[in-house]
Amino acid sequence: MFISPKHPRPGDLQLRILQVLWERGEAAVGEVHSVLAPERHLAYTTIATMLRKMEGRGFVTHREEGRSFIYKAAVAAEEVSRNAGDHFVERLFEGSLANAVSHLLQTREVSREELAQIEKMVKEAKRRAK
Amino acid sequence: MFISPKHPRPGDLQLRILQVLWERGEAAVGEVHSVLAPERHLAYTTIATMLRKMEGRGFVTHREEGRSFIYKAAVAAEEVSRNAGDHFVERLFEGSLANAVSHLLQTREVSREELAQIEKMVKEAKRRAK
DNA sequence: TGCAGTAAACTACCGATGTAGTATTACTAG
DNA sequence: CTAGTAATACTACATCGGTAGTTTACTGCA
Repeated sequence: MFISPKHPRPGDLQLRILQVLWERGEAAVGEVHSVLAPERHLAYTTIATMLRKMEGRGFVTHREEGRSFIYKAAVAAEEVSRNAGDHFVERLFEGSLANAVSHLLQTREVSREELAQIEKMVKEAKRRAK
Repeated sequence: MFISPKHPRPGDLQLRILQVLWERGEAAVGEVHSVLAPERHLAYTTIATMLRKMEGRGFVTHREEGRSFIYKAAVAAEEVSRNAGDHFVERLFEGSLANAVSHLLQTREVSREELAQIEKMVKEAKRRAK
């Protein structure tokens, strides 16, 4: 029985691992390791351990292919980022998306293209909410 | 020597405590506790311990007033939420604010008022970025 | 003077994340 | 068939956030 947690909130490394799995669909430990090796100088065993722990938490599942374990994400990228977004907006801005966006816009450099993109999105959301 | 960390990232409870301190300027342990008691059923000692740990991390400072410790936030609300925002956008959306906002808009219910507010903010940001 | 209450210090514990060394297993080449 | 290698399993440990019990110290009242 694969119980994926109701509110998956992986840590930083766990998220990076999940991102690799989302990208490729599935991957062996060594694959994940070689993708992550350049950015973090982690041991192979660290990745293996993390994956095993993540399986315990229901973040991933594995199947065996010969001697190798092929891991696959068991939670959707959507779900994880939605939870993270909820958590972010909730805990810092009392649930007000407007405040959150406002803060993001004010504290970061935003390119004109990004602003245009966001504008378009707001329009679309408006249409959708009609 | 008050070393406030370069990138303060308090946990959930720590953030709530900071929010209380930001609100009131400063507060004794008992005050923080009574504010937080309704929402979390935490022991007084938990708050005291947290505050002591937070002082170790440079999140708060204290002065003694008679027998009481009066705590004060040592990091700005701005700074904390900026860091949280950066981290959020960075780790989930590869640094793309547009993607982050897009995701937030799509996965949450947004009221018309909020949309209008956001629109205004985008316009202002545009003007500012001119 | 002594006792009660309160504040804080100290200590301990749990679970999660992150890290890696060591042991085991099993495939593979000679 | 045996030694080496590659993969996983097991184990351990550090840190951090969160939680709270126990102890100590001080204040104020009876």
